[in-house]
Amino acid sequence: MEKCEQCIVRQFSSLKALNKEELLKMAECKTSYTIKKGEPIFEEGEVTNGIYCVKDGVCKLSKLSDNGKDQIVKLVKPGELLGQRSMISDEPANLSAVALEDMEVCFIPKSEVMQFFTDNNQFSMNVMRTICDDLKDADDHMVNMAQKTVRQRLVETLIYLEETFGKNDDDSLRIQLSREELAGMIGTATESCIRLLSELNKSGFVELTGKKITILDKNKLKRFA
Amino acid sequence: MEKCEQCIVRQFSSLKALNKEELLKMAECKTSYTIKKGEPIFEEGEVTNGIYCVKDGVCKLSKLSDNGKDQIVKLVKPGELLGQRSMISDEPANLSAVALEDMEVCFIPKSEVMQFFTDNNQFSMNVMRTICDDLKDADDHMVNMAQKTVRQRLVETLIYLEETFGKNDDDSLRIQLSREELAGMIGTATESCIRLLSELNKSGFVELTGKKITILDKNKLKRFA
DNA sequence: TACAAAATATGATATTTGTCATACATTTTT
DNA sequence: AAAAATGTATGACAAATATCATATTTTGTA
Repeated sequence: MEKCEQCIVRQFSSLKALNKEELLKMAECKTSYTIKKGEPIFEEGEVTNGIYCVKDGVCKLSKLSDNGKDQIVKLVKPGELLGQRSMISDEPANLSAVALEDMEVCFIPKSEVMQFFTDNNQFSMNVMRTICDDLKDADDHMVNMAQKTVRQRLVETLIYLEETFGKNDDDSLRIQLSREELAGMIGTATESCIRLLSELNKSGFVELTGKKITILDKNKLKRFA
Repeated sequence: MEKCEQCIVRQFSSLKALNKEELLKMAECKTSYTIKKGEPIFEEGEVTNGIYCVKDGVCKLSKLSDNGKDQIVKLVKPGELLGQRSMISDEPANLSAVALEDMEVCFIPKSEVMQFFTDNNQFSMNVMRTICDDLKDADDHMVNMAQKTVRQRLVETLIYLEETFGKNDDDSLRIQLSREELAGMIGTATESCIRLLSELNKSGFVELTGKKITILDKNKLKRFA
């Protein structure tokens, strides 16, 4: 059984409020999983009964729309928690979580987390703040979806991806999304996404090399959108 | 000074967890306001330093987008609280709150609410659940904005308005929104909104009489969208 | 009441975006 | 290595939506 004390999730998430004793209790009841790229951690409608700590790898949170398309609501990176909202609302998951890369996660059962919740005020305050941040992001995201063009959303998404997940040595985006997934983030048809990427490529704002996307001049790109 | 005990907000919001003593404390420090239709309760970017209880009247929560249009994120009705997220995140308001009807609200200073927060576990749990509900709604709303057509969003919004705010004696929607505001809810240009309403009118799904909108057959309308 | 201002409505048109077909490239499987 | 499957790219076209212009109606107010 691995200790939780040095874990990246402990350092960056609401769990930083837990003391040594609580961390030991958590280490005892946690279950570690390896999730392969493309596999789900949980699916929309599933009863999760706990939260997941993302130790390594990025996943997408998405929801299937009536039109059959999968809208990506959020990307989650190492150090973050998954499933807090469902746990607190005591509801099945509203979103599916699917690995975009090979992942390492730990599952903490609900009973354990709720214990921390009542015993440790700082922890519950941290969770509350995290959810408030998510709510703000969701509201802003909604306004963008409603008011911005597909081109603007594509450009902003590319910049977000670079700033949030970083670049490879060759300056290409570190995170690898298929065109379909990228379209699912910006809320458009895959073909439209491909076409607009092509256009950005021809105009010299980005470079496309196979699956790799490289932003050539971030500021020019921003101004263009 | 009015008592809070019988207030509609106390009955329906997170405040239902407060005991008599806490309610008395709250009644002492609250400030009551009358807000006229069209006036703001607070504006985006403003430091609110507390929460508002909506005793009467409906207001819109909206955000100004880069393109100069105001996107309505949520409508808030009597019995609900305003400004919880900003208070918890300790940030200026992310959204503007503007009265759609004459309103009665009470302001409770942050210091007071935070006291309840630490002293009354049930209250903080209620607030947390409310924010979780808001987050789920926001995520779903975002998916709709990204994936549904303007016509679908208009139809769903009309049905939402009827189901949430009810009908007048003549069956028209009780809540009065200008065409511009309705467009701001569904995320489209005012002209597009007017045109689609016209179309629904000509097709016999709704009836337009001046500002009044009447849904003629909700089920047929749903199926149409 | 009459006037000005604002809101609603509609036409004409441009632009954006989606859909379907098909080609090409890459990856996976056999 | 060949074949199949999947992902990416592009053209042609249709549909949805935005924009601009201009009536028409409603509302607020002098």
